[in-house]
Amino acid sequence: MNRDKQPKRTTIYDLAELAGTSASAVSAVLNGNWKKRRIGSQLAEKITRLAEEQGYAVNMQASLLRREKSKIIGMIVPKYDNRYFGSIVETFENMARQRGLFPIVTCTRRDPELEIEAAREMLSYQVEWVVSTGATDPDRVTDLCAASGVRSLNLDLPGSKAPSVISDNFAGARELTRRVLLNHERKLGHKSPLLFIGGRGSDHNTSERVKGFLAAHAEMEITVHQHHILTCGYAPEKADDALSALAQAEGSVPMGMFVNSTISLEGVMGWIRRSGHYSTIAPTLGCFDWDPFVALLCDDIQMVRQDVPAMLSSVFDIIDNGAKTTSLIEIPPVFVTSP
Amino acid sequence: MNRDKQPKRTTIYDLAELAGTSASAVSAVLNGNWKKRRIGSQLAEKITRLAEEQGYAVNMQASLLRREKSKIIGMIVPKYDNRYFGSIVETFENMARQRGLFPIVTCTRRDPELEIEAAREMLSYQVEWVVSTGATDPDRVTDLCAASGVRSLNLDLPGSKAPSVISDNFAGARELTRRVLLNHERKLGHKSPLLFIGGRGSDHNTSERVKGFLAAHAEMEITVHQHHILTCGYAPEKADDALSALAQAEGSVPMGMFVNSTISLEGVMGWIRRSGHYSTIAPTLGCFDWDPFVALLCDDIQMVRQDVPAMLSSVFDIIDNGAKTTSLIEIPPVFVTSP
DNA sequence: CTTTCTTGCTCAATCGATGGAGCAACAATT
DNA sequence: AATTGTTGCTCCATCGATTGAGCAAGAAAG
Repeated sequence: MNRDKQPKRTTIYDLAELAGTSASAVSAVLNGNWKKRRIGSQLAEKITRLAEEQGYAVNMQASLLRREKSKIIGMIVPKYDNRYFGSIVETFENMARQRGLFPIVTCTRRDPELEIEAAREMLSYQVEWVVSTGATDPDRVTDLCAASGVRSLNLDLPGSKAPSVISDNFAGARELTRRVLLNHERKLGHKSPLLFIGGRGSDHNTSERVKGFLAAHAEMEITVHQHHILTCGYAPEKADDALSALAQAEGSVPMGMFVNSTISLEGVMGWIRRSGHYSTIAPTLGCFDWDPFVALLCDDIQMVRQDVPAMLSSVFDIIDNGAKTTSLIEIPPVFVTSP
Repeated sequence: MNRDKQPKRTTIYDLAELAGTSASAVSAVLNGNWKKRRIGSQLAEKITRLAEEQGYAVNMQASLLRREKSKIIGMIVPKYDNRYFGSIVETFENMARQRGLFPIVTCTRRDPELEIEAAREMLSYQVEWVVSTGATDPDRVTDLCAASGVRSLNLDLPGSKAPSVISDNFAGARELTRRVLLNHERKLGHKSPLLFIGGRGSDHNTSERVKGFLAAHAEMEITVHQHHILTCGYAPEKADDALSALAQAEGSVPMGMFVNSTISLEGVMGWIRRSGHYSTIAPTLGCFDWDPFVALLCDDIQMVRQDVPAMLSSVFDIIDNGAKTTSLIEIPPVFVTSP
């Protein structure tokens, strides 16, 4: 039925000609306000039918140029290589669509330059909001957006210039540490400190988690060695290298660890397996993040799952209803295994 | 320096006024063809400086409306909940950016209606290409795109109306099955067939993998029971339920399995753990897909990793150089563990 | 001193959709 | 018969960037 060779896409002008009417009538019908524009229902039906037949799709570029609001919402995200960010993106897309917004997501691989580049590109597309997820330098993104009058907010890692929604890292880490310490004591028959590994010492989440880690130790009157806080970065190899170096330096191997993310856990598990030091007794582990296979396959591990649905509800609540730029919303994470 | 309250974004007209020149001069300078347009270098510098100062960002909607090419490339993807699709998206974004294309990715949760909806939305944004990844009904997407003169291609699951890039499912599955069967024989002391679980019987990949699975059995002269091919769908619960039902019906439990994806593997592992039937001897497993934690934590498993970089190189080769609409490119997957 | 080039810019149409303003035609009211 | 209202449209400016065409001023050539 349709023209097979369509060198150009169908426009409202094409439809207007086919229907023997004007472009504005077509426009009015196709975006649903034909009653307000007093278009007759017969003409409306005819236009709708023709649009269907011709496979018409509105040219958003033209439409958005004319409109005042773009209804585009952008998100930058560090990686797609773990369940946490994966579920953030999936939930974000769903909730945006539910609100009639068009989500644009881009992955910036923890590279501050790429973050800025991506934000700039989103501004060009006239986004109405930018959500910076786990951004290395969220305030720079906020500044850039503010200069164009675009609102932004931070997710996962907080900034100081836009509202931020994050996990309650301190409380989560303290509780996680407490549980792992109890496990550990049960296993060893005596109290013993854990090793903290993964994350960047400079980022807010890691430093809060370290505080929670230390607080839990203090509450149980266990002393932690300063050099057992290894905030070596997020990449698996970094955790692996840090553990090798530590084992080398100390001549012994940690028996209990607080691992700061699943991505660091990959490195930790790789090292555990290769090191050969754990054949008689498995280490007691805790991980600030969740992965289904780890939950299924690993016995001596406690995990917390960051509450992605609650976090994104909070994000969209701010988008729908506003919030003070300085507000910091902390969402309690969920404990996956029983205490 | 900048105006703090910027009710509207800066346009080339604002810059033209500030520079005491015309909008076309500004446009020429800012998109780099000012030499062709014979704009003096002093004026060019002045405009560049002003644009910087004002935090100018081009309005893509306006720019794209005027241009002939949008440089936008769309991808639809089923889920972000596994490493395979995660790495597809990440690689896709990188390679698109390298070519100066703007990637738009959207997740359609294996829902055919959402796939079409998303494709339609992408067409509105004037995408030049649509890549359908793991689409339930790729030909419908292709038809929709073709009606607007937009090229498309299929990734992961093939279609008949656009070029398709997929894994070599038959060869991969045959080799995987062969390895698992050898493992299994070594362990049991005698030959024994495997169970096939996961995926949709109606999809091309699953049916090719079943063929490879059967071929490997045939080569080793092992008989497979027809009702041991459980193509129950991809969701973890489905695999779990199918195994429960089978165990119930047969009064016994499979000791070797070919699992069709990591997402099905989640269900399989959950069932294995809960069933209590594997306390004395662990099942021998193979998985057509890869996950780092499974590789690290599970001993008796063989995995194949689909070659995402090669697949996407192929995709962009088609985008850069074209291909016949009927072409089907099969990329050999990579074996992660040694045979 | 005229003609021809070159340089450095500006003008105005254009892309497709939108919506305020306005214009016929007819109906209803005074 | 004249006024007012209603219905069903169309006209046209507009959004911001791009680009072919063209115009002045000065330099070079004849």
